[in-house]
Amino acid sequence: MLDPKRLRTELDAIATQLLRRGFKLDTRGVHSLEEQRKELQILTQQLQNERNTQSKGIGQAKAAGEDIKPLLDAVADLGGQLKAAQEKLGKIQEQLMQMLLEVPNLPHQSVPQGESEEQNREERRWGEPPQFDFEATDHVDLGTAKGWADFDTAAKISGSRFVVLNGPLARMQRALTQFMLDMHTQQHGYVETYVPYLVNRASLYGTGQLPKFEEDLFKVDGEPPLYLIPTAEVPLTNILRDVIVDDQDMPRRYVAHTPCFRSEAGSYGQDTRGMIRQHQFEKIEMVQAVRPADSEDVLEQLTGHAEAILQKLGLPYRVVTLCTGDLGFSATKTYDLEVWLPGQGKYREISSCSNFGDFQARRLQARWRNPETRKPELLHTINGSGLAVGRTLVAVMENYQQKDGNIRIPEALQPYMGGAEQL
RNA sequence: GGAGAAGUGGCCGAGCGGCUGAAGGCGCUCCCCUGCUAAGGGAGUAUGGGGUUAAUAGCUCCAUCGAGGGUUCGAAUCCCUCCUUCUCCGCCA
Repeated sequence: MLDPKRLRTELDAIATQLLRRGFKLDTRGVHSLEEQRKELQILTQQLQNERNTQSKGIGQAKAAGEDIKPLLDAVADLGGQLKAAQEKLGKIQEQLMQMLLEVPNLPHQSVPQGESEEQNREERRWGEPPQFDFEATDHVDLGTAKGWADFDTAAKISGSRFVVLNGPLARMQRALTQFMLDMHTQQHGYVETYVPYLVNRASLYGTGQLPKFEEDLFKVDGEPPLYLIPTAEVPLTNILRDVIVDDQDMPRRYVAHTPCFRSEAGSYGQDTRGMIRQHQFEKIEMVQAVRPADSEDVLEQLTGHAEAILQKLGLPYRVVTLCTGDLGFSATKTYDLEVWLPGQGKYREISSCSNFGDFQARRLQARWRNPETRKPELLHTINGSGLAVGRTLVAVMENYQQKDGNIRIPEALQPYMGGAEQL
């Protein structure tokens, strides 16, 4: 959520910045709601003030043994007025809040202008796409040929966009998970965390999935309803909801491995083949809560943590900065890591690392105590995948494939596979 | 699932329908004292919001004692609903 104060005082400047990412802010609507809010809030508070002072007077008069009747008559219709004013104010504030909750974050100045992923800016490449002396196969054919990946059985059990993994491939997914967690906890300073996979609505509001993107989520009926997490970002970031962190406990670094669940509404026909886009997938997520002055540096650092995994696994990739039009709702800046997939002959997203500034923190009321001012201030949140495990599995299969259809195991992963060198 | 108890500031913990935004303690900050350490003395210390303002400075007002309703001129205090935690019983990976 954007700062309501800034929205009030710098409405046009903010609208201009939002236009960069293709969001048209209804400035006239905001302005008129704001005017009404101001008028009603002043009125309401005046009436409350009157009620408070009058009531205090009644209390004192009563204590002094005076006649209260005339005082009671004087406040007779105050209650009705106050109630009416409060109700009106409540409605306006509700409307304002609904509007505010649907306004995306402002893109950082360094984010390139653009409408779609076509305008994303490539920052750097690492590694060379492997050369094969045979025709490269994609992970679906590689996996099904050996019976390691079974999409038909998954379709029977659940439906499309699911997979059953068997034997060595299932084990390699587990190995990748262990490897990534070990890297982040032992080399990068994150605290391994186990979190709920079902979350309440408040948590989803906190990180920005609600109210706008409910159709992307799997909802579990019940009282109250719960939602399957689309990413560990939701539970991890919500650890900090309504918390004031001491300066000495900053920054906070969390890493968790969780399954992620996405309805993939609106992506019909996209990536229907294989494991690229599933309703359920495994992901390692890094979340940091940092001092506001540090967030830009930490985004670079956290992106490096995700890159380190790809480098250790010897997977070629590139880093792109998302353009304004491709930027996620809550992010002010995002780097995507795209891994080379020989089966598709292109780079595909395998990690997304974002700085949210204070956007999530404001929704969450996640704060730290600034030792200089001794006051609580909104902290900044940064997160990134490190990495999407399912897609990493795909990348390893395709980049390490051999002519006979077997798959070599990256050296870094071999200790996690009982020392084996190939599947 | 059944029975009972409880939810107050960073933490612990008092709290009679008005004098309570909230005693007391701990912690923290600043000052004094002390050769160092320990101890001692004094002052300060919730959060969000509105108005005013160049101001995130002052001043002022409002709200908040788990959440939401209600009673009342007035609610931390009374009533209702919900949530959470704890204890006991049942069930269970």
